[in-house]
Amino acid sequence: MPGTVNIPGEILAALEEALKAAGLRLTHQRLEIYRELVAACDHPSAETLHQRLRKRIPTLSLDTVYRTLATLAEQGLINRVETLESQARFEATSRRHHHLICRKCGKIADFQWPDIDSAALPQEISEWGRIDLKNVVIHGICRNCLEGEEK
Amino acid sequence: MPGTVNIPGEILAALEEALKAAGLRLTHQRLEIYRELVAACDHPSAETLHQRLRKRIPTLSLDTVYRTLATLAEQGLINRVETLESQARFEATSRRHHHLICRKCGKIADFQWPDIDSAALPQEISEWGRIDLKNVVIHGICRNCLEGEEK
DNA sequence: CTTGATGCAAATAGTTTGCAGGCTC
DNA sequence: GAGCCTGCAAACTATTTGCATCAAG
Repeated sequence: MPGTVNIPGEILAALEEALKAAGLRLTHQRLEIYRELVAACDHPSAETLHQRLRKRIPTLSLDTVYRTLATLAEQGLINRVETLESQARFEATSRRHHHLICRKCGKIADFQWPDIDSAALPQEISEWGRIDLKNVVIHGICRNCLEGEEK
Repeated sequence: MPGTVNIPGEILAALEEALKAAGLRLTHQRLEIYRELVAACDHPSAETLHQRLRKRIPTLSLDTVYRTLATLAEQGLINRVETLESQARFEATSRRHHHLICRKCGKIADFQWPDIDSAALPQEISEWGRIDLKNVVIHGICRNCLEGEEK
């Protein structure tokens, strides 16, 4: 099917179900934005996503991308990724993972770290409140940028 | 000394030294902004910091706060904190710690987790590039906000 | 059909920048 | 005194919002 990103059917089903449960409509735009984000592995910004989608859907507006990302995030279907940049970046929700961020080129990579996922938190934290999510963010310089430095 | 935040002398010495080493001037504004941030324990935004400082220094402009924060961050004296908010937040650089973020009120708390600081990273990461910093961010709801929910 | 979703354009929020005068070294 | 720093105002970037129209259910 040219002009459309191919992703597993059960993921689309999850979108449909989540939207329906929330009383929201499954529109062409929402479907394609979600598809694109599921297929992307580089944690794109709204702007980047918009540029990619425009090739397929020339009439898609940037503000719809923003609105849709907000909606999908509310439903827990996607996540906003914390970075030090001014642009927000997004990823489709998937299995537990953490982030490697290159402080030179800004690329974000995922990695698994089961030891941490199962590690017990320090005692003091239980007093703070309810914990929902534990995320590790590693900053450094990726191999590609290191080569460019050539000090 | 009323009208000024009191912080340890050696910390101010570090500021002076770092600025001098970088060929930068120690101005009244830089000194007070740094002082305020060292004394703050709530990871304030530029805006918040500006409001606090204005009580003591009515002529201080917001853009100087922004410029100074950028300068101090370049020198490694302070850090930008990663959040999901649109406003950037800052903290004075201190001993290794991690963050607890309340997704309801946005408050950020620090905590220590030595086990993680010394834990070995998964193998795969060494291939990615050079690691500089390993940060844990925990999202949840703080005790205070939990009480407010009263479900 | 009915109402929520979209596209357009204009408004905001947060942050950055150019310039002229002021203050540190 | 020389040049970096500051304050002011204006520019910018990322994101949000109002409104008329469109399309999903």
